[in-house]
Amino acid sequence: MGITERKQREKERRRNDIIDAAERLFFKKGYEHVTMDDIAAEAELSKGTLYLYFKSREDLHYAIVMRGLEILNRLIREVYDPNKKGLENILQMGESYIRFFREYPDYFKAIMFFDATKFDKVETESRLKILGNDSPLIFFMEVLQQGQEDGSISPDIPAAQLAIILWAQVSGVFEFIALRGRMLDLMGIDNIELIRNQIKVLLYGLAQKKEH
Amino acid sequence: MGITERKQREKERRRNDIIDAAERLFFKKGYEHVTMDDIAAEAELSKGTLYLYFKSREDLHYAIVMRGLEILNRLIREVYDPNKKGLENILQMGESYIRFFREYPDYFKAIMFFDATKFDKVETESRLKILGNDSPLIFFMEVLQQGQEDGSISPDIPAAQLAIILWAQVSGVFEFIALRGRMLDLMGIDNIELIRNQIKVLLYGLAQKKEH
DNA sequence: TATAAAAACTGACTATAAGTCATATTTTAA
DNA sequence: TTAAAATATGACTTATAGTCAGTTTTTATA
Repeated sequence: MGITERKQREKERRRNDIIDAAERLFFKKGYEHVTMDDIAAEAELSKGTLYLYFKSREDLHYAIVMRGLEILNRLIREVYDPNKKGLENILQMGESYIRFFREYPDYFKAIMFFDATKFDKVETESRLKILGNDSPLIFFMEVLQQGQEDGSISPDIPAAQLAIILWAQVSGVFEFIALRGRMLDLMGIDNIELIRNQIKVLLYGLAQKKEH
Repeated sequence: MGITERKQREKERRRNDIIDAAERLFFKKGYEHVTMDDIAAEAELSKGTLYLYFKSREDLHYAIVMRGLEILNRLIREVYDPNKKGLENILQMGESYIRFFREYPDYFKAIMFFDATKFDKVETESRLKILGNDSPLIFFMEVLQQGQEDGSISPDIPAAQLAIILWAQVSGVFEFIALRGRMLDLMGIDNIELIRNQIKVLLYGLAQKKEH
């Protein structure tokens, strides 16, 4: 008796249809300029129905963030090579991040513009996923740990903290680009060049290496 | 005939009174939970009057951000020592940043929670100040430049880009703390320890230095 | 196949808060 | 003394997120 299963699938599909509709509008018109009524019309459903599937507008936005994080997570994990040293893997992950930024700019913006202060308006279940075992942050931590063990990454700082620092620093630069890209243009600084330079700083730091 | 000047002063004072009122409420109840009517009542003025002095709610929030940036700017500049090397000055500036984070947490949050996507709702004049000559970012740039000239800072990356990278990276970590402090608590990571470790990463990078 | 219960959906309605504007009050200049 | 200018007011307009009583569709049961 597969009726329950079929209904489950249908529910899932409808949920996705709503996310698709929201995504089309958000990506086209920007998060500010899309109302729940717009989304309802685009999804060919009534507004009330949206609230059967999503707790709030933020929850719907967050569903798009989750799609983005899944893509990013996949890109990061698929370049992992257990035969390489930790540092090299981290470098590869940096490349994946850049690729995500270039190839999925809309998802990138969805993640950047999600207002974490409104996390409480997101379904509890979804909230947990971001820190779950398959999150990019956890994977970061594991690879850094390996790097410390194989001697390619400095062991002074606990891997957990290093992972957070890296993640937050990279997010900071991406956010800067997302919000102030116009300013960078005026200064004649190319986005990708800036990101590559950031990776250099991450690896080797600001300090001039002593010659001897 | 000092009437114009007096009126100017009075206007300035009223403007400040409004910012004071908004600040008291924002700092006490959080940005989400304060309405323009609340602020009008706290300032003992009508709501209409607020709009004579501020273009929008965001503009008022931004006025508080400006106060915070001025404090930060002062803290950063007052530790500058022209006799020290660039790298050392950058380190001192890092300490100032930490001090700002500890001593002015409300202003810190005001800056973090200002939504840069809403920059267009801010008075044009105010918008420019943040990139003016006396902004922390410009000062950063100058000190990094000096560090590159005195050989203490790696010359590979143009100072302007280095300044943006540093600024954005540091903001990223502070934002992480502001938004996900709860998560750090759960992981048993102390905020200040995390910031100090970030400074290490900024200076020396992730990579293990080769012994020889 | 008829029917009652459950599930899914609807859209008019409510609540809230930002921003406006015609009017009133206060200050200045002559 | 008074008219013009500057400042202040708060009821009103507008916008939109979220709700809920009622309707339609689907499923289970006799």
